[in-house]
Amino acid sequence: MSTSLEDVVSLCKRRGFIYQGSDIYGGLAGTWDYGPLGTLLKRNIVKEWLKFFVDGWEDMYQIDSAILMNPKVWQASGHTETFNDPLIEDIKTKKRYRLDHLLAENGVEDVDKLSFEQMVQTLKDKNIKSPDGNELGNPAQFNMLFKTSVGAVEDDESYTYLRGETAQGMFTNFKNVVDSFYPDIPFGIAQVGKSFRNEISPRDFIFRVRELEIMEFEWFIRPEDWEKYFEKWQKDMLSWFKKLGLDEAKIKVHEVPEQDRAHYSKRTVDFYFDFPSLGFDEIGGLAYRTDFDLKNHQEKSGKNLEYRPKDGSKPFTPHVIEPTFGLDRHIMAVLSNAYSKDEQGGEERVFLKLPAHLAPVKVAVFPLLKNKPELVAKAREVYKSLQKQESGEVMWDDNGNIGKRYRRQDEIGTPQCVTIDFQTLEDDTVTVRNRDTTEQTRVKKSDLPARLK
RNA sequence: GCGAGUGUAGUACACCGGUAGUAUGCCAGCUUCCCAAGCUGGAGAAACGGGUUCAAUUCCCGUCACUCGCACCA
Repeated sequence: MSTSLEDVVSLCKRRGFIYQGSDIYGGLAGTWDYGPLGTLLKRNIVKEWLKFFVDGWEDMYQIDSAILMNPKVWQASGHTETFNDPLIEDIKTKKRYRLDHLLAENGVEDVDKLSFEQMVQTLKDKNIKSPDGNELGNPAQFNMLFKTSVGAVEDDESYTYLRGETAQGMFTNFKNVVDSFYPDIPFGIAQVGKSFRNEISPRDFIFRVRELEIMEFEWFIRPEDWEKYFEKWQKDMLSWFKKLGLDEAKIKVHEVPEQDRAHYSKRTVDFYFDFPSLGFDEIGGLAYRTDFDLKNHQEKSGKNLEYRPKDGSKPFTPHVIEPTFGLDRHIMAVLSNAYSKDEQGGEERVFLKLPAHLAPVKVAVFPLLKNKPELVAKAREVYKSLQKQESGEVMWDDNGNIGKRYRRQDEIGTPQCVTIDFQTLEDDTVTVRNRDTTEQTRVKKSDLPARLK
């Protein structure tokens, strides 16, 4: 039996990785809450990502920009325009169509240059029917951006949007970062944070959600270098997925054809992961955004966003390569990839084969018996000293019997468990048990930290 | 957003127009107990709201959530 998404979802809930958002009130579609273990897993993935793409790079700057931004940002970026899908409904079949697509199919030229009102007028003038020949209802604008009100009084002037992507924070801070650090080109601005999209239908656990977390960076380059860096980052992105421990056979690279690309992109490559139940779908992407964003912000803000080379050559607007990583989808991929079953003593065992560097709990410590104070005291001692070295990713468990504790740790992917028994009291050795093989070895207590690596 | 389906302990499932049962997990205790052992005890559920009815978890309607198809996914 292969793993289904339901298996993963139910383990996530049962073991405290991920819960339905607003659970006790019946939920809110497209929102999920990370429990203690999910939060640790997320933290570890972000930590690794920063280590891989940001830290130790002289020319990479991490920022943390505001979720609320001046609405002009979203006009400049094109999101208030193109994030808007004009939808129209066939009155009879209730099927929905994109108004702009419908017009184009009916021979209207330059549809993308028409405003919403103009599209509606054209539709009426040409008396266009649905593809099934039925009358159409009233077209409506569907905007993916969440509108929100700023300040005490709600009026037309007071609204803005929750950011639909983190990227704009990097573009609006381009000048600030350049002025503070004078980086040599090429250089990058990175960010990890939440974005909000009013998806029509959130689906598939944390795959398509209304509140999502993205790790990404904008890599600013000379226009003539774009192909070179596109190749470089594509290669690095593949190494990253390997670093996460994802099976190579479950990763696919997909060249996005022109008609499917975002309005700002000249070339896009998507990375697909083979999710349980869903099959191959997007986990990250790499886009060449040209100078679309900086140019537009320059025009709309009236500020000079050109880069001045240090050799005194002609200033220019940098182009951008953008590697982007869906954090929630990473978590779903890592958990699905790790979900394993085998047989132990004639019984089925479920365990998470997480890479040690991602596991939310690195090591668990048990006293063999909890009603023997001398065992418990010794075990507490080991627990405390390990906790110091593993910065909190150590778990204590003295409940039930030893077999149950091993199974519990298996299910949350703890790579190793340490058990303190009567022999420990005599010779200071402990048992270290391996998650994947269930094998045990006796180890000197003093050698522990090293042995756990 | 449309169409169809589902909604019962943490999880996975039963049953029922007369207030819910199983498995497993969980908690406490006993047990020199190393792979979900055993024994004893315990906590824990009808998504929310309305209607029909003497009585609704059960039938009907609405809302919400989830699943599957369609559309959407900048």
